[in-house]
Amino acid sequence: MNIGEASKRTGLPSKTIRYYEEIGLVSPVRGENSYRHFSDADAHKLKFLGRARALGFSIEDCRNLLTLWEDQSRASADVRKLARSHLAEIDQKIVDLTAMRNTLGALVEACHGDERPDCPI
Amino acid sequence: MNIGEASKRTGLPSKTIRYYEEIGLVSPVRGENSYRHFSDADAHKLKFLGRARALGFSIEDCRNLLTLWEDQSRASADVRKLARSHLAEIDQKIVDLTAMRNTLGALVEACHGDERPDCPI
DNA sequence: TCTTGACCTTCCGGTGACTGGAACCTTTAT
DNA sequence: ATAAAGGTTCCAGTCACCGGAAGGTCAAGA
Repeated sequence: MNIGEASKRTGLPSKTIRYYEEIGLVSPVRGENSYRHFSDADAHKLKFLGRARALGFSIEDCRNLLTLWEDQSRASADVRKLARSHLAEIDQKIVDLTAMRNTLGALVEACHGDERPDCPI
Repeated sequence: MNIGEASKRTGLPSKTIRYYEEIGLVSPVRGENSYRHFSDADAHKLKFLGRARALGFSIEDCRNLLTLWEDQSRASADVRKLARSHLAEIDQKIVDLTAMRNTLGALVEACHGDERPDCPI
């Protein structure tokens, strides 16, 4: 698919996709016309990038995670160590999000939509 | 407390804290010496900012959420609408993170740390 | 008291991750 | 054939910081 279609499928702006190519996160092949051609695997990677970035992972984190996924001939021990640290990071994020969810949820519950300005914190 | 202490307590670099003051996210008072003085409430806000930013919320999201918390004389209906949309956003993030957690967890499980290079995806 | 070192201040320039726009080429539809 | 839509590169700008310079402030020790 061309960049427009890739953009549509992944939700990422074309600009961002071009940037991700520039810094080596994806490597779409080029056609005769010099148009980028994205495989389904490319689209998958881009979608992952979109989600991971929205969750606050750094570009380098993303690069690592993608490599983790792709690298077929890897040293298991190292991979595991890296993966574990990412897992811990993810778990912490989930904890934090859950806490936020609860606090915000309580706020929504407490201020039940009427016009009284006496909602508790 | 001074900025150094605030930095230590919140985990945010002093530079970042000064920047957050510049864009109006916190408003520490100034002493005679022109030093910033942070209250516990300020520190709390900063800590929240740190966590929320790490979870991929935009500065504007953070500004909204902080206002949500602080604004005593608010129009409940509007607040609720905003809070709800944030809740939805948070829930989506949790879903995404959980999915990532599962995938990455599976990878760690599968490649159980020995040197065999035959780990499945 | 004086000094030393840690901490604070502002200011200025740079970086990473995009974003917008100009200028131009290619494909598709009418 | 022409127009619209979508692609390309390149260059400049923005946002959210970060690093460093130049200098003021404060607590501790000789």
